[in-house]
Amino acid sequence: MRITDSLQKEKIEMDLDRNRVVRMFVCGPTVQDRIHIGHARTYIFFDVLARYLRSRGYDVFYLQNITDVDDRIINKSMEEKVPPEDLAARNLQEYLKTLRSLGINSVNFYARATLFMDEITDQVGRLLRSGHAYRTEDGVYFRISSFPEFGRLSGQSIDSLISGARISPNENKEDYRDFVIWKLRKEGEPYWGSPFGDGRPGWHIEDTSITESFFGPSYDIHGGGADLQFPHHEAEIAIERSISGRSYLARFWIHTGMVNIKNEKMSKSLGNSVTVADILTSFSGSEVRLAMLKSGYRSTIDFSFEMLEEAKINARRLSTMYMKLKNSVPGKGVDNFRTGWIERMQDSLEDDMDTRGAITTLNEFASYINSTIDDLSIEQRNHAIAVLQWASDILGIVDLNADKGSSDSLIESMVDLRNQMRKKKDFHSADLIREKLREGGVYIEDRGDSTIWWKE
RNA sequence: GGAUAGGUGGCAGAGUGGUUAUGCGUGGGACUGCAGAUCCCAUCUAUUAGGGUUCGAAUCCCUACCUAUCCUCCA
Repeated sequence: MRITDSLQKEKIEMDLDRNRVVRMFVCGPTVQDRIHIGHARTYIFFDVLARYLRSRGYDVFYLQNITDVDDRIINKSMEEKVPPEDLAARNLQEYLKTLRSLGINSVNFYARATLFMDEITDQVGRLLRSGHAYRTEDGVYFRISSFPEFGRLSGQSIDSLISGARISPNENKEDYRDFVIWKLRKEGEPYWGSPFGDGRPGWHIEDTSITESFFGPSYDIHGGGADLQFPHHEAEIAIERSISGRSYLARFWIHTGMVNIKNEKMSKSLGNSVTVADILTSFSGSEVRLAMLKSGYRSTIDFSFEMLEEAKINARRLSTMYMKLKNSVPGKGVDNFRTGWIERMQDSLEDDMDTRGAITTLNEFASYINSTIDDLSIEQRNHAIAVLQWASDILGIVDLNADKGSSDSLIESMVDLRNQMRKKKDFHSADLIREKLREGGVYIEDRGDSTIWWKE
């Protein structure tokens, strides 16, 4: 597959090895609060990437970190007067629940930073010994001058950062561009012991410690939101490569575009977030996924509820078709039946994970199947079902819940009763039954002599 | 100021030199006892502006304008 690599800044062949584990790391959230649709967009995309690679025979280990100690968590815990670890634990559970609702199921391990303190302090120690870091009164800092390539990923030259300075200079630092990797303990804050004093880790070194524990000094894919390129991913590169001496940290860097709302980036600090939990009260995980995957993963999405409504209608078209394929009577067969839909969708994903291209194909497929559906043979029907199954397995944008349960005999008899009424031209009673079924979430559709039904 | 992506119909969003994107919306039709679902036809006569290259430009080049993200909170 070809993928746009943020470091090389062009579309390159992603030559992964099917005989080895593909190591993929994606930056997870700081569990300070509930996640918003911007987070969801990123995690949905990487979920699809992992699912797709696995479907092509790659053994993907998908690792995601969880930042569960951080300034913002501490501040919030003081506001709410709950211990920071409780706040983090609560939000982590919320987060995992939200991901499940979004159908995100490809992550092998969620690594909480606080469980990797030994690895973190070990990395800090190694950086100190090798001269890539130094101690000050308030912590340990990474010495940016020791890593000349700093800024390459984000296209910032190390010198141009001077003019863009907007942080207040820290008296303790040798160079204002240096970033903290260990913060010494402050009163009332959580801390861990270390050879260089009690304290807690800086953000960037959490991720390098976690990835080094699982993957070693380099790995295959590093993903995250585009806003993390600078400084976070630059710092990760600087830390780990300074330690390892290797020429790279990750072989492929993939960044997802931002979700804006009213032409402005959605973020906590701007107070314009729409949380996923709120959205999920009105839209299913598949619908949210479809809305996000309809845009290229690198483009900015301008979020609106209209786009969700549109995705809902689109998703329903697909799931309704599945119900019909499952529940109606097959026909005699269509001549020159068109196949190759899955291959076309795979071709789209092979080309820089073009999910929108795959969805376009799926919509063309839907038009074709819907216009031939009454004539499809059993085999053709199964072929169509397999296409929808693929869309469900890889993209996660089709709800396939047409299988009827054992408690559905009541519905069957109501449908039968209604058809008896219809034969007697007692349409009033027939419509009443239809109305009652609808209230129970059951859709029915008269097709000639027979009637099919499905649950929402 | 620097870096990076863009500016396409009512909306979202493809197309990287020559044929309908696709979806949503809107109008009409078919089907139906009526619905619903679905299909068909149409509509929107789309390419930020101005130059240039070319037989031919949304696509290549130049100029201008505009937007978003990043430049030490961020997915």
